[in-house]
Amino acid sequence: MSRIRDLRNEELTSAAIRAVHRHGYAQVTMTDIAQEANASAASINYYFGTKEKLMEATMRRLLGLLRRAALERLQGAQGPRARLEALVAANFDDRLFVPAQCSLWVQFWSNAPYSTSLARLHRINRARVQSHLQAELRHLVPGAVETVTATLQAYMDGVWLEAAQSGICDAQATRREAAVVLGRLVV
Amino acid sequence: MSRIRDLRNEELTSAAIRAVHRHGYAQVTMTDIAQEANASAASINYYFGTKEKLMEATMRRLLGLLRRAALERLQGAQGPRARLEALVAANFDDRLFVPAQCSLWVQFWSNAPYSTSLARLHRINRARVQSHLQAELRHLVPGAVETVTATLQAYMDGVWLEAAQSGICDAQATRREAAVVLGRLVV
DNA sequence: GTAAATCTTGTATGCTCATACAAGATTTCT
DNA sequence: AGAAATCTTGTATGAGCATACAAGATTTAC
Repeated sequence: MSRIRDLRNEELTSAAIRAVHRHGYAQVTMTDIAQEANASAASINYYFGTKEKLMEATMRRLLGLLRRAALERLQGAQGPRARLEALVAANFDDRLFVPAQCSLWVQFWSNAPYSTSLARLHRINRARVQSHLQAELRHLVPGAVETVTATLQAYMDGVWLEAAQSGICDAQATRREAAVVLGRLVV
Repeated sequence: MSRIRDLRNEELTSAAIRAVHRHGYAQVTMTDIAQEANASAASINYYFGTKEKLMEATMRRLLGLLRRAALERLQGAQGPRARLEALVAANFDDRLFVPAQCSLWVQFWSNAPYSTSLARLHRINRARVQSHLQAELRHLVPGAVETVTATLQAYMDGVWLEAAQSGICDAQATRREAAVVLGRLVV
């Protein structure tokens, strides 16, 4: 991959995030995205081929952020409880949990059932998060692994949904709040 | 209001639910909706004026279902705990928690920030649910009313989100599961 | 320096869509 | 029955959109 190609990839997906945040997934146009990147709609097509491929790349970028945040936080975590907290905190990492990305996240997921590429990404991501959570919860709540896993996933999704609505993403406060919830939920 | 107007209102909003479920909020067209109702796009316009007004009416219909389910279930509920359970169960009522409506619910909310009418409905609905939950939680978890209210709302939203993704809505099982979660969360 | 490769863009194309409109069908009222 | 009100639809309109394309600009390679 050439250097410039990587640069444009980053610039354009990042512009896509801002444009979708501003206009909404249902209404955003290639021109909107191009303007956000100070480029032309045609050049986006040159790099990505189609709008859908651009969206897929954009989502991939967000998923990469989440994965990296989770791995980083798992590094310093000793024991199941700390690892569980790390996983949950990663979901609300400073680099991830910001208004534009919240907005995108929720809109992409709600449109996933209608796009095979987004559906695929959703499935993969969800399975990964789920298996990470389960691995820790087996040690912590042996009798209720399934229930607590599903509850935590629903809780985190719900927090994203509300954040997207309100436009307010106080990552630090949300991590604190999530820790309190964990305290109530996991013994 | 004439009788026929009420009939069409019901037929068309109900067709809108099916059409959005099938095609997605971002892609559904007036023609899709009309076909689902065995009518013409023009007649939808006659009754609702614009697509956006149709969507608003459709959402209003779903919100009405939720309100009615909650009121009904509150009737037979004695004491804060039972009332809390009634509120949560109402969210997963048989008449509400079905695939097409899940799908719509999530898509409408994720698009709410970009539509003043949907945003309004979202705000009102959320505030109503929140105040109902809080009223009961004040008696049950006096020290953590805010946290548990927010957690429950996020949890319920998250369950809807996942149901919309998977297309699976086992209302009864979900109510049971929610009751278990309540047991973990509320002392 | 210059040719090739890579990148960028303005414009054209063809399509889809929401909505307007006017004419016709049906129902209601008397 | 006949007139008026209400409802329905086919078609027209005009806007907006993703994408294709070809020409030109820039960068890279040697």
